[in-house]
Amino acid sequence: MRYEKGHKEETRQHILDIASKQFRKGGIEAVGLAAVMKDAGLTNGAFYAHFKSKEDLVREVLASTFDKQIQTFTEALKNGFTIEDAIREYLSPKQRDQCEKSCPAASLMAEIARHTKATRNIFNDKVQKMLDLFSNQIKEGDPAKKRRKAIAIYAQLVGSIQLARVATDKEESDRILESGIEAALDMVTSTTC
Amino acid sequence: MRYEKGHKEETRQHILDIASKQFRKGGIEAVGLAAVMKDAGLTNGAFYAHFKSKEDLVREVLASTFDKQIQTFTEALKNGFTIEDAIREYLSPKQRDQCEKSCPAASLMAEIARHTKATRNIFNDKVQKMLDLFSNQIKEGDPAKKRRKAIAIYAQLVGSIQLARVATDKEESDRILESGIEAALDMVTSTTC
DNA sequence: TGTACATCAGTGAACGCGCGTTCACTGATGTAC
DNA sequence: TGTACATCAGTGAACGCGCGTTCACTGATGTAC
Repeated sequence: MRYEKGHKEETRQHILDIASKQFRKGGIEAVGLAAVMKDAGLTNGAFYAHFKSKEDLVREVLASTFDKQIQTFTEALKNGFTIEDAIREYLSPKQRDQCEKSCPAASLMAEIARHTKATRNIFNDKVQKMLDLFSNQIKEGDPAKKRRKAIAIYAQLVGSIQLARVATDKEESDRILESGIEAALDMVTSTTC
Repeated sequence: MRYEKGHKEETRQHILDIASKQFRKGGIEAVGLAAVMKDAGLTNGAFYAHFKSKEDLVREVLASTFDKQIQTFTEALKNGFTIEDAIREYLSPKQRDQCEKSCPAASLMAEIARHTKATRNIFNDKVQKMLDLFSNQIKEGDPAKKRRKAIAIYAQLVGSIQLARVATDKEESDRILESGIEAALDMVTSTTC
């Protein structure tokens, strides 16, 4: 073989990583395959040796990016990381300023809502897994209530970071993050209803 | 004159309305000017008699669409409509299913975060006005706290409707809406912190 | 051992297409003399 | 009153460009005999 074993799979993963970052930073529609492949150090044509189409890439990117996020979060929880920590990290200035390294839902959810059902199914499946981790960390309430809290917290995080990213005033943006943290933390601990 | 007085302004408003709906439904990037103009009953070339560029159109669309939303909301508040009503309407199945008629922030915020500062300034300016209306309706807390609540509620609404739109399962989508309503209503009335 | 062929990740030019934008033109009306 | 010109909203073909996708080809290695 011209390349060592596992080389193609490595290349595939590399393309996925590059595409994941570019999509989160620039949006799926706005990012072209030529730009992804160039950044990956390959030419146009090689793309189709790894993926069937751009939509196929999108699905694989969503699955792998969320899987990594879920895995990282799961590991962190084992090491004493709490949901409160997760909220504070999710809505940190660092996450706001580095779209390409942060949650794909925040950057891409509205766009994915316009994609095919197959793509949305993958997205939803991963979000559900994320919500499982969230609701397991919530102490107050019956299981259904915990899940509703988990959903609301997730929506709060996504909505807040989007608002913070669109803000042009640094202080206002910071205030949005803090408002989101405050509200999300309240949801974790509240015993209302 | 070939056309009666005010005709051009009418046409302009018509293009704005069409573009507003198409953008909210399909996203800004994905919607082409040719499609907008065709829907408006005009040809390509006429566009530039009304707008300097697509980005100019985007700004005008954002400003006018938010202005209408703000005006409608202001009028409703005068007639006894409450913030609780607004929350329930914002997260209604009807709003979820009719992107093209609902809040531009929900459909376009993530995309606009990638636009120029000039465009984001317009968006932020209108969001601030919306938040003013929200925070005026909140009873509990000092002014700063009211504003933080208003921001968090808005983020909750936007995040929830996006999540509900991406969901492929109808029941799960409805559950997301209800979770969002519950959380947002809690924020209005809570006295914590 | 040497030679002929198979494999296959990647190359790079080309495809049709739709994009945002430009521009010479149309044609109905208003105005000047 | 008739005629020549100005106005201007809108037409529609064309521009260069980048998109997603296709495909004949390359060239280093492995395999068969």
